[in-house]
Amino acid sequence: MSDAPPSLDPAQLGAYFDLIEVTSLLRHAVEQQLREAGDLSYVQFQLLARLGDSPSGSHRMTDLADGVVYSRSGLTYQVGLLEKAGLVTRTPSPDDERSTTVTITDAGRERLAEVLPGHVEVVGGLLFEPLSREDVETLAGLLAPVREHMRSTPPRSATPRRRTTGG
Amino acid sequence: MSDAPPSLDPAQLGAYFDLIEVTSLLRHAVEQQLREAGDLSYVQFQLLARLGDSPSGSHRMTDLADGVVYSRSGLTYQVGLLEKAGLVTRTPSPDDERSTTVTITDAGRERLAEVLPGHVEVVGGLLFEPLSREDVETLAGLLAPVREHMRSTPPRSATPRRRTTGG
DNA sequence: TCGACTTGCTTCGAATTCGAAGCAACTGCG
DNA sequence: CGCAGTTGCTTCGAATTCGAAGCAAGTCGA
Repeated sequence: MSDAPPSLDPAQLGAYFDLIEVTSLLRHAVEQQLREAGDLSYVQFQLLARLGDSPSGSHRMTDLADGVVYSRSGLTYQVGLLEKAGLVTRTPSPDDERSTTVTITDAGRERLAEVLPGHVEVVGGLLFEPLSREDVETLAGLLAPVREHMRSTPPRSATPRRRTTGG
Repeated sequence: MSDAPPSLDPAQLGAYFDLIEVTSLLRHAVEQQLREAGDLSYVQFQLLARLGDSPSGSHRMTDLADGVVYSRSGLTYQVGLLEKAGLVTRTPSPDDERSTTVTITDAGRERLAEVLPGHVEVVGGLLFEPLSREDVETLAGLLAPVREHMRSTPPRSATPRRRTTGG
């Protein structure tokens, strides 16, 4: 015994639950909009957006996967779909023969442009509607260090040892 | 031509991206911990937690689905797994013959107790580590109204009409 | 009471997801 | 050069997800 009660503060719990619920609801809404406006899944949209944002319009597979927090195999699948739809191309990297460079096509940019206004509208209407400009800046200021912290924390070292011999 | 650029502020974009990335990373980490500690998926854990939190230890299917932001059919599947594992029971509701009441069992509570400390540890270590107590309260204060707003906003009315008549 | 509509859950099929395993290309060290 | 280990991507199988369709029970108005 003697372990401190393992629960989080009420404020922490509230923040945690709200975070989960807010992003779940937001994700659902966004997914629906993307599906209707341009027949894209959220992942596909994220990939296109990331590629469109890049100066060269291209990224390596692994960087894409890390960027959107996605499994390698899942990425292969989704990029395959995007390629089949003509929205991206896959070319072997000149440097590393095993590396694949994914590049957004003009059609991809067009599609992105088609869905983007609606996307922005949904995010603005759902997430930012109840927040003042100042609130948004505060929120961004809170989340940025968390993101950095998570990025720099190894995925599983956080579970050092769990045993509840309990008896 | 002529349409105002539909993008969000830099601050909004940053907050939005960070929100997505933070929750994605958090979810992955939590899922891994739950899998290792008690062979539960995140949804299953959320369901057990919600049931365990309830005074009666039970909820209707629909309320559970709404609570965790999940599809009805997916819930049927997951509750089926939980039932097969002996962590919950399903009984027809006395009032509404068509309603199913899901109740957590003692084994369910035990399992919940097994994974909870590790869960709290992961969430605390990843999400709250870089945040002061004050930060957490601020965050909770920002997210709560957003959650309320999202709850009260009908899922699809936000997409009044998607058409880019464009020409 | 009857009939249309709604509500609550499940079944079904298709799509998506992940991790493990496999394969090819690189890197380091002798 | 040649071998062990790493890295990058894909293939594979199993599990999970969703929406549509189906079915039973409940509700409302005439």
